[in-house]
Amino acid sequence: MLRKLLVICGPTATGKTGLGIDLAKRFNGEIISADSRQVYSGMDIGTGKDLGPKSNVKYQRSEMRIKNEKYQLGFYLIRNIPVWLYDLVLPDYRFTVADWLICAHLVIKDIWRQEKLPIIVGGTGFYIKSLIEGVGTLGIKPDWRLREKLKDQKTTDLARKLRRLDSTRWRLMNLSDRQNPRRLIRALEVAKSRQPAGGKSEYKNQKKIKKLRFDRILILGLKAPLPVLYQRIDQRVKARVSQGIEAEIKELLVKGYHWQNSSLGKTLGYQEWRLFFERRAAREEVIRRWQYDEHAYARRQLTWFRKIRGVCWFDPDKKTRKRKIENEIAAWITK
RNA sequence: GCCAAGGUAGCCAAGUUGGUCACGGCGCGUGUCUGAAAAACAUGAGAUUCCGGUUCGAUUCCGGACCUUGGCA
Repeated sequence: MLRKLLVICGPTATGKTGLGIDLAKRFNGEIISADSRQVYSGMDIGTGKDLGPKSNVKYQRSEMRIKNEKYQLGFYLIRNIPVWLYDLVLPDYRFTVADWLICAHLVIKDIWRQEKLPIIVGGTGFYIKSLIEGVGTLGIKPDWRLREKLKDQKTTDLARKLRRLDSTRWRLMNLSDRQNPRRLIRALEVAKSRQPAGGKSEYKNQKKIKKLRFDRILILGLKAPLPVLYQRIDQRVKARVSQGIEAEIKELLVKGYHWQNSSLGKTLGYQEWRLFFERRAAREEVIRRWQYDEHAYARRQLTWFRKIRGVCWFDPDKKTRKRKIENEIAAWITK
């Protein structure tokens, strides 16, 4: 059997998950979320897990295990379709692409084993890229102590350090990245982990993540004109407010997660509420801010997806969409 | 109707004692991406209400029109 992979990408609020589930039903598939925030348990409404009333869906632990048990691998059954890679870790876990990739590989292989079709659904371009193209230095773990140490250094100093330590890497970086502290720190981290006496590109702490081979990949994209997208986003934000985002955040805060020690502080739909909970902004301002942040996020996502070659794009509103997509996939599957 | 304040980009808003047509923020557009990516960066396009006057020169000064806000009637 061919190792096939269906990918559904696109900016937020285009109905990727819904489409994914429709297609999973039609083509005997299972969903794998490629989303850097849906991996956190307890962060449901704000990250857009389509769980419906919480009591209806139960997280089903998987038998699959990864050596050190860092993740709670499992799935939700949504409309009777397994949706994987939600709720892998707690909100204060520092999750990275590599974590996601390890889990994704495991799940994809398991889905293949059942002769089913893995369907990646997600808006995190970097994660999708890591799966399809691979990421070179993925074996080198983050050094959080180093990151903490360099956290407040001036960008120019970081740049100088990198130029001294790894001038090749520096030369390969573009003007934007050379001014980006995060990227500079990561580059330093990689450079420092190079085996002191070692030969060509020998790194310590390196644990290779083997790339998965695919026989066929079909990438579908959902996108609408920006003004339309903004309307959808604004509506969805309001819907999440009425679904009880406020209560969800309150609950997380009670559990001890807060803006600095967890991903609440850097997740859309949560970070904006900080001012509200600190009584420094009104609810309406927070919601407006959230909507704008979400617009900008959608734009950034689009820049990412526009670069991917061979995406079959569809409009989320078109009635004819479903049949066209199904035909596209049917042709691809039997090819 | 009278008095006062004011009219600078889609919104908020600084400023020029008259001189290369103007600070910022939000929004909007575009891009970067090799273990933080819903992160972190880079970058662009937008403006002086209208008419007349003074002046070599007006966004800034004067007059008028129109509009907005507050107060009084």
